[in-house]
Amino acid sequence: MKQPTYYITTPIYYPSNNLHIGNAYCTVAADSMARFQKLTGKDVRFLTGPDEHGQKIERNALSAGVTPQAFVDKIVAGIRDLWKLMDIGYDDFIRTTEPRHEKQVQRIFTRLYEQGDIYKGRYEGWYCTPCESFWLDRQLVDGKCPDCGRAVEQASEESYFFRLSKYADRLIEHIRTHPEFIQPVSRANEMLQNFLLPGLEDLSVTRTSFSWGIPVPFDEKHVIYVWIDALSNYITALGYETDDKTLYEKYWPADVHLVGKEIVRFHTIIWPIMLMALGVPLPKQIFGHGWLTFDGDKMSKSKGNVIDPVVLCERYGSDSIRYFLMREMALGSDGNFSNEGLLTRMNSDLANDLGNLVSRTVAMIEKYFGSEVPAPGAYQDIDRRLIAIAEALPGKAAGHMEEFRFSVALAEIWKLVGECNRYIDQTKPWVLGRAAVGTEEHERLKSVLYVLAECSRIVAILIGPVMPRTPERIYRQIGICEGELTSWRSLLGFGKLPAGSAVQKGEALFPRIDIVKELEALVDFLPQDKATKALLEKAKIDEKGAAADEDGAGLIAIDDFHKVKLRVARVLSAEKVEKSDKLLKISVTLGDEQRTVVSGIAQHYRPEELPGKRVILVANLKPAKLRGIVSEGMLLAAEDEKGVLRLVTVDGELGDGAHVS
RNA sequence: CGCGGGGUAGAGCAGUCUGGUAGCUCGUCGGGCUCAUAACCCGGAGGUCGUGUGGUUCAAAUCCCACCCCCGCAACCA
Repeated sequence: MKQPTYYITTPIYYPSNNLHIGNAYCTVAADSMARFQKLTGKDVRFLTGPDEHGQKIERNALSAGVTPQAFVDKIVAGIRDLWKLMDIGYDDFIRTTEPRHEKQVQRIFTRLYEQGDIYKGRYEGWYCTPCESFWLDRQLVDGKCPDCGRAVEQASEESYFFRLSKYADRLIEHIRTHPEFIQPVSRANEMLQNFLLPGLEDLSVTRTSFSWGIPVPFDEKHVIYVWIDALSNYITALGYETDDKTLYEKYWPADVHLVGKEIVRFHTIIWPIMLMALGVPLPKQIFGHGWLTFDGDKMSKSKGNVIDPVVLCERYGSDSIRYFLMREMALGSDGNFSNEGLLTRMNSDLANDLGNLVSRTVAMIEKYFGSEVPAPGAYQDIDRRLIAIAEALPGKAAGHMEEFRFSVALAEIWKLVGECNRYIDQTKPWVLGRAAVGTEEHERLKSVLYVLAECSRIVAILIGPVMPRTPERIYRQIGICEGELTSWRSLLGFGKLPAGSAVQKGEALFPRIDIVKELEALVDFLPQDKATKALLEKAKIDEKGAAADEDGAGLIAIDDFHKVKLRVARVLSAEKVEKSDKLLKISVTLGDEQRTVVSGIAQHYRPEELPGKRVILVANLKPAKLRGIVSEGMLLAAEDEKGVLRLVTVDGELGDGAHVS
C-alpha cells in the first residue's frame, strides 16, 4: 500500500527585519503538525522559507549600505538559526532568490501572459515622489502618503494585470462546495462578503518603480510583483514544470497552507485563481491562524512590544516556549502572549504536573524496586479506570491535532497527567512501600508503579510533536530507548513498557521558576515590556502594602510617592474655558517645555492674577480631555472646610521645571 | 449604515453553529498528604455571561433586534 502523503507549508516570511514571536508561532504550529503527521505514519513534506524581493528590502539594503542580496542573506541566516534553535524540522527551505524559484516564476508568468490571463495596461493612482510609491485612493491618509505623510500626485504607470475576475465564479463555487477549504469557516464568509461577491478587480502584478525582483522575461523594465513571485513558492519548491517532477507529483496538492489571518485573502483568492489559470489542482486547505497580541495590543515594532523568540528560547528552552504557544491559545483566534502567562504555564503544567509526576514515579521505582520497573499484578478498579483514560487518549488527542486544535489536544493529554497525580494520592504507594516483600501490599505497589511508568511513556510519545526534546528525556528516565516502544503503534493497548526496564532519575525535566525574580530579569531583556513592569510594580506594592498594614493603615511607601512626578511650573497665561463655570485653561512652562493644563479653579482665581505664579504640576498624569481641551497635568491646590481654595506655590525663586521631592 | 473578530468569576480563556443545572487553567481561602521539583490531592468563596426589567421560547451565554465599548483589516506587518 502506498504511504499517504502530507504536504504542509508556512507563509514565506518577509526578511526586511528579524522575525518575532508571531512568525515563530505560525512555524511552530506547522512543525507540530508535520511531526504529528510523521508520527502517525504519513510521508510528510514541510516547507518554509523567506520572500526576499520587493521595494522595502531594496530600501532597507540601501540604507544599510549593502546590496539587497547581502542584506537578505544576513537576515535569512538568522532565520535559519532561529528555526534550529526552535527545533523546526522543515524538509525544504525555499528562498525566492534561488534560481530554481526565479526561473519557474518567469515561466509561469510567461505562460499566463501567452494564454491571455495577463495583459499590459496602466496603473492609475497617487504617486509619492520621495517614496517612489503608488497608492490607491483608499490607502491615502488624509490625502497624503501613508508612508511619509507628504503630498501625492495623480499619476499612472505601465503595469501588467492578471485577470482575476475571469475565474471568480469558479472560485466562489469551489469555496461553497468545499467547506474545509478555508479554515476557520468565519474567514470564508469574510472573503466571500468582502471581496468575491462584490466583484474582483484585475490585479496589478508587476512594478517598474523598483528593480529588486524577478524581471518579466519579455519586458525587462518590469519586475514581477509579490503575488506571482511569492505565492508560487509552494509549487516551485516541489519542482513544478521542471525536469524532475517527482516531488511535485508526490506531494501536490498541498494538504494545508498555514497562514496568518491577514494573508488569508491572497491565499484564498489570488493563489487559487493562479492555480486555476495554470490548470493546477487547488490546495486542500488554507488555515488562517490568529495573531499573538501582547498585553492585548498588537505587536509591532513601532509600539516596541515585539517579543524576541531567541531570548525566550535561550532562557527557557524551546520545548517550553513551543508548549506555551500551542497550549495557551486556539490557533484560529487571536491569543494573548504575556511573560506572566508563560512562566505560570511552565511552573504549573510543566514543572508541577508533568515534571513532578515523572520525578515521583521514577523516585519510587528506584526506592522500592532497585530501579527496575516492576511487573504489574492483577489490576483493580482504580487501575482500570486510569488505564481506560490512557487507552482512549491517543485517539482523542489525534482527533484534535488533525484539526489544528493543539491547545485542546494538550489539555486532553494533561488530563491524564492530572489523573496520574491523583492516582498516586489515592493509591498511596508510600504506604504500600512500608509492607514487606511478598505481602499483598507489595504486590499492589508493583501494579501502581507500573501503571504510572507506562502512563509516563504514553504522555511522552503524545507530547512529541509539540515538544520534540522532552520525550527523549522521559524515555531515559523510565529506561527505554527511541524505537518500537516510542512509536505511535505502541500506544495501541496499555502495557507495552517492558517490566525490568532500568529507570534512572535525571535532573528535573522542568525546574521550577521564581516568577517574580524571573519577570524582573526579563525586564532587562525586554525593556519595553509594559505588562511585566506593571506586574512587578503590583507585586512590590503588595509586599509593601503588607508591611504598611502592620504599621498602620493608609501609609504608603516612598516608592509609591516617587511614582508621582511633581515639578515647579511658571504660569504664562490663563483664560476661562468657554461654557464652563469652574475651568481655566492655563499655559505653564517647565523651562524645557510648555504644557496646557485645564484646572477647576475659576471660582477662586481670575485669569489675570495667575501669570508669573510658580505652582506645582503633577507632570506625569495621563492627559485627559476636558471640554475638548487636552489637559497635560494637574495643578496642586489646597482647600479648607469652608471651601476656600488656594494654589500650592513655591517659597522663593526657583528655576522653571524644578523637580519636587 | 465599509468588513471582520471580541466583550463569560481577580487574570487568561472554553462554551454560542446543534437553546435545557455556567465550565477550564492560574490566583485566592480552608483542609489533607509526605513518594515528589515547598511539588501533589480534596473542598470552599467568587459570575445579573457588554447594555436594553427588548423580541422569540416552557426554557436564551447560546436564536432575533437595537445600542455601547475594545481590537484588527481596508491589495505584502504572521
